[in-house]
Amino acid sequence: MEGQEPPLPPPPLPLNTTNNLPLFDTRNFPPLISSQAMQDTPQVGSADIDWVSLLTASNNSIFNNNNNSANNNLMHMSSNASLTSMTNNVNGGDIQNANQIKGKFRKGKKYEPPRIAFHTKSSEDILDDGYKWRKYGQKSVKNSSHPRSYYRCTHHTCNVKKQIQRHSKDTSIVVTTYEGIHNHPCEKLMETLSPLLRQLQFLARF
DNA sequence: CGCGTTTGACCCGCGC
DNA sequence: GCGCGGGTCAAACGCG
Repeated sequence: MEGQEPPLPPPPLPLNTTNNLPLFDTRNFPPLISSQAMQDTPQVGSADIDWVSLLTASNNSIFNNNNNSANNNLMHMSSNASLTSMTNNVNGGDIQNANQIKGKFRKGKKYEPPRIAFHTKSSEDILDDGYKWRKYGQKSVKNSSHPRSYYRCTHHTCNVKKQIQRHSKDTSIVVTTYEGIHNHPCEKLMETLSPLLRQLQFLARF
């Protein structure tokens, strides 16, 4: 399959046709606030996010910890060409439009699947993003006292991976790098959405 | 017993 | 070619 771009997955969520946004209550999202440690990298505000790309690019960490103030989670998204180097030194990178989240071919190289990274201020290393992951490796990283963990999506047809490690400069920040696109819906998300969808279907009859 | 984690070994790309 | 660092594999192990 080398040299051939994988087919795009079906959209995972019903969309509001007027603004192309997924149908859910954004008030439950964790706050998108900058922190001192993040000041050296650009911040993505909620208004800047292309939710469609975001969701299909497996970034459902946005749904995690529903306002879990105890965790004091702050989220910061990076999706960019410099992600490769970013995952090496975990120093952040340039923010680009989320529409640019897609894999690419490099001359003479293998296809590089889309990658996207989150900075999340949390005491927890493992953040619940709604998908089920299996750890397949852990490595110590140069210039970092914290190891990097490697996870794969447990869905049998899904090839999405993620890496988790602490920020080298601010260890209160967890850097989660997603690689690839889920080809199945997020079970936890669908579980959350289905009552709402049923209610909408019911209301739509009137 | 099935599933997930741990961890050392192995592989591969890159720079020198 | 060699060494280094990152990524993956897979056997052993633990847990429910």
